[in-house]
Amino acid sequence: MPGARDFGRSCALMVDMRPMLATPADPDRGLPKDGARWAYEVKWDGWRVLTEIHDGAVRLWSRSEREITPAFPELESLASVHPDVLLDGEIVILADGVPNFTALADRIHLTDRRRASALAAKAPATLIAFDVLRMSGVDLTGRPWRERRAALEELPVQASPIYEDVDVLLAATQEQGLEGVVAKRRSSVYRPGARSSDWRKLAHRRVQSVVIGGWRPEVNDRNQIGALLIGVWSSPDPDHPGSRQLRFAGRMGSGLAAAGPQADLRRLLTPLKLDASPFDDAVPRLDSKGATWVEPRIVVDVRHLGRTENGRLRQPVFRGIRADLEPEDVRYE
DNA sequence: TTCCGACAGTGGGGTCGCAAT
DNA sequence: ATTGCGACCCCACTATCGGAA
Repeated sequence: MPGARDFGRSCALMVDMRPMLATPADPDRGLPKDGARWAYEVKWDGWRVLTEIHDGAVRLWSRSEREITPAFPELESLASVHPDVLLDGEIVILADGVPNFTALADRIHLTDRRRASALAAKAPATLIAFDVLRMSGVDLTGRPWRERRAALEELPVQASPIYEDVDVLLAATQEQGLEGVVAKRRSSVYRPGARSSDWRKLAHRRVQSVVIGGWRPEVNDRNQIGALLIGVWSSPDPDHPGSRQLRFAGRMGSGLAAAGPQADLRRLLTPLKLDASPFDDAVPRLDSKGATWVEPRIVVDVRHLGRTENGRLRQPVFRGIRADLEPEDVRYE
């Protein structure tokens, strides 16, 4: 272990500060079912952060190696955890016991200490630690996960709980509205900056049928569909189910690049062209820029991570055209 | 030979700051 | 004063390339 005897400030340079990343699991095959070789934990919906605690000071680093310490003054109390330790973990803001990702958005550009403290008082952030990369000047990244996990459990920090039954954890996280599950091979070393198959993630995604109300071309190729403008019918008046309005639910571009959907969507949407937006609520100009409006007749399936407070779908991904559904059938849930 | 990992470029929701309008 | 744009955070998907298996 070269340099392990050096307990000075230069210890920080011994460890690559980029976090190890998980590979997305194939949704059809799921995660490996082997609690003896794999450990399972909750996939926390927050910001990935490396936390360096050294000589009574705390410093936080984002995934892109940007220092974000000033945005989280409430985490300064971690300074007393250990004289020298580098933790990997997730910063979350809990609302009703569940991480609220959008609550973190306020902190993103934060450099002003007083504003940060005000936000911390209103909605404090929590560090959930799940790995130890350095302790007392010793680089632990070459040690197996189980050894690093044992070191983590010696520390007075909130550690992400470990489970042995993946099916139980998948069911529990789904039921509690948590984002998903991460599986980690117990024998695996920590590879900074690498997207390794020793860590695998599976997010609970919902499938929702939506109606196409318009589309926008790709930025560098006007002949390709870059994004669909999607909507869902809602009934403003429950007493008159016949009265319905098409609510804008955001843009969707991921998953459209394949040739099949491109050709099919073009063929279906071309004869439906409209001069004005078919949505009953106002589509923000940022979204409608360059849009071609169409009659809301075509239904597609979207995989997503839930709805935002604005009624838009989070991380929407195109799944396929639903020729079997009428647009009138499209409702939330 | 095939397959995997790394990379870059497309698309998404959201917030903020700055420069052009 | 308003608007557009890029930089950040979190992503999925596609295409490409080079090296490992």
